[in-house]
Amino acid sequence: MATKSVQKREADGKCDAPPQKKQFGHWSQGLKSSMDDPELRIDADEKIVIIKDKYPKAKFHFLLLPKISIPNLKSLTKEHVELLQHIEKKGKALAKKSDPNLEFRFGYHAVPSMSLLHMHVISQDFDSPCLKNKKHWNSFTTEYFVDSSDIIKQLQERGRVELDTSRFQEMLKRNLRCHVCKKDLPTIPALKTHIKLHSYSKKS
DNA sequence: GTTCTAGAAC
DNA sequence: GTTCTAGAAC
Repeated sequence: MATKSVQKREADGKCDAPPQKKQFGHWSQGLKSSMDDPELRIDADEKIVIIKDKYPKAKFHFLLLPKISIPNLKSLTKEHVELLQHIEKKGKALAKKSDPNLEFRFGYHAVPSMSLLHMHVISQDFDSPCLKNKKHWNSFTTEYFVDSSDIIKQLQERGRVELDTSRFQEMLKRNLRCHVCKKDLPTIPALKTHIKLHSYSKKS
């Protein structure tokens, strides 16, 4: 017998079913169109574009991209140090403007899913309905997330970025662990309940 | 990157 | 029984 299909919508549906604009090319090229999307683009200067992450994983989550097309971290050379310093400086100013008392991190995914080099600016509350799975969590709270300052330091010291790619697969599959107190949590819902107990304010 | 959903886990 | 995860998507 055919039962009525359930209209199952998440209670926190803010992350679901965004208006599907026509995307050209593979999904991994999505940042290219996001850069020009007035809904997402919040600022730009002569060197970079700043957009909101389309699926923010925290209260504040932005992406900063160079206007010149840099594919990934491996493409970086000493010539890019000034550009990356500019990106980090702009990112920190944006964080301060967004909420001066909130903790933020500034960095890059070791193996990003999306093409075009982009620095994440993300508040450390990780309070968002778009944060849904282990990969999301571990990509921002393990060494998979590489601080901008570390990237710049490597470029200055060695002229390129070297990352131990053999460890990344394992990092994303690690057990869920609170980034503040290191407590292990069994599930994503339990983790999300737990991390609400911490303060992410710089002032205490 | 996301959506969808089978079946594991409880 | 429901909750939750993890893999396919041509």
